[in-house]
Amino acid sequence: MNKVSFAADSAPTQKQLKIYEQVVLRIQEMLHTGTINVGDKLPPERDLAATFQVSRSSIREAIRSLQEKGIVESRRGNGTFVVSTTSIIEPLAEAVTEQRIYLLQIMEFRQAIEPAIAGLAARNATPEQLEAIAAIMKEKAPEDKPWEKDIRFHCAIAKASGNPLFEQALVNAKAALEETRQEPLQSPERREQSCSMHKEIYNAIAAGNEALAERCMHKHLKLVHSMLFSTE
Amino acid sequence: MNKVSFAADSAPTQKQLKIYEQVVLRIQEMLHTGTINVGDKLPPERDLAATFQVSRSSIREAIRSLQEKGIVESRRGNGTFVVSTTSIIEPLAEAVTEQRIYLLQIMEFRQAIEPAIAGLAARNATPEQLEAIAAIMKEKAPEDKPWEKDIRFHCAIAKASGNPLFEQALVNAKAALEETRQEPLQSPERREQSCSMHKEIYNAIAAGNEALAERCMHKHLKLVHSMLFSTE
DNA sequence: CAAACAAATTGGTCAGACCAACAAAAGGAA
DNA sequence: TTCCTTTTGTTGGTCTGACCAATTTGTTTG
Repeated sequence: MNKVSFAADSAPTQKQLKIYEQVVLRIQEMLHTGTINVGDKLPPERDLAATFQVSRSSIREAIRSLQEKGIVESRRGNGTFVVSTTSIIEPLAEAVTEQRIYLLQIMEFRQAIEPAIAGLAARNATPEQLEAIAAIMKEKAPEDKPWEKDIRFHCAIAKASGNPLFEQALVNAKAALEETRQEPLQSPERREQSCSMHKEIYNAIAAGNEALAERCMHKHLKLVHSMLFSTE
Repeated sequence: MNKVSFAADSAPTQKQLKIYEQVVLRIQEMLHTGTINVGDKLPPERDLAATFQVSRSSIREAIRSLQEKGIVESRRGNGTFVVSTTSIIEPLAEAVTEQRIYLLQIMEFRQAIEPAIAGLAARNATPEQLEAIAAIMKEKAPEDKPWEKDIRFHCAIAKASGNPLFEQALVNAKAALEETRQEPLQSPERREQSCSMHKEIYNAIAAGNEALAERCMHKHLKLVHSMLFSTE
């Protein structure tokens, strides 16, 4: 009974999927083909276990996975319901695990969003958020990981923008950056330079000058970019 | 033995967390306090079950959850390892479930990233991706949900940008949009107008004209924005 | 008819078992 | 000794079956 496959594993190079992953795929397929729709109730776990010929534990792990993706929602004593057909996280997670994100792309992305973020922060930042940003600037950068402070600075600004989408986008970029494991090597004088630009950015945000904040951030990222990809 | 709480549920308004959620929190706390670090191996599931005084199933559901968040990674016959201390998805998921994202913020975000996306697509789109975009344009918009086609158009362009970060960002915006359940009411002539702009954008991308693609997308979003928030 | 109660449904949790992949230790051949 | 094979133990993956607890549904009772 405990045979290996019920998914067609035709491709030879494909690794064996875990049972619960196969179940996830089957359920997602049902969603995409319209067998189940948003708002519907999934069959009870015990029924699913019977129809898929797997144990209830596997069904539960599959449901947990789908729930974490924001696709379903379980209500005790009631049932499990579909709340969305599409996962919120697929592309990035895949790209990260497959190491398909490169430093250049991350900088491309940052240059696109961070000026706008700085502008929004200039408009929306609360006093507490300003203080949080200032606190990060005052910190002494740790010897071994000097860029960590830099990252936190930018994330704090994103939080101050007041727009969760921007915040999330920058967090994604941060996660991708950590994944690449490329440690940007900064010379001391350049770190100095970068630090003074941080001050400029902060001042513009604190002053509520949107246009200036955008410009400063743009300039800053241009410098970082050139530091990373300079051919000198 | 099966008592309710081992998490301090002091707040009266707080709902009872499931066991596995409590375990997730505990493990995340260990990460943040540095008890466990990136690269470390987690204790075996059986040990965790013993130390947390819960069943192994609950531990497994917790690990499944952490894995789905990209925090840990399980290797059969070897152990479970920490691959990142921060979740890739938390802020957005929270904001979405708490309905704290507004249409204005979504448009703010789209206006910041989509022109850049269009430019990248103009540079990087493969013939297949171009065809996919064209196919979407050719579709007849469904009577009940005319905006769905529009969303797919923009997402297809994001995919053609070749940068997973942009793709993810737009998917997030899409998810947020679906969550708001605000149905943009379009008059027929405006839909016409929007459609012709889609053609412009597509042509610019197909021609590989980055600057033009950016401009067209910018113009398009400005129109959409005014359609949504016009006071007339 | 409405409120109170009882039963069935369903997700949440537990316990213990066996399988399969992997790693380290043990053993043997060169 | 050195290298390869074998064995053994650890650990995640899966199954089974049981009981708990929230929720819905149907029934009884005032």
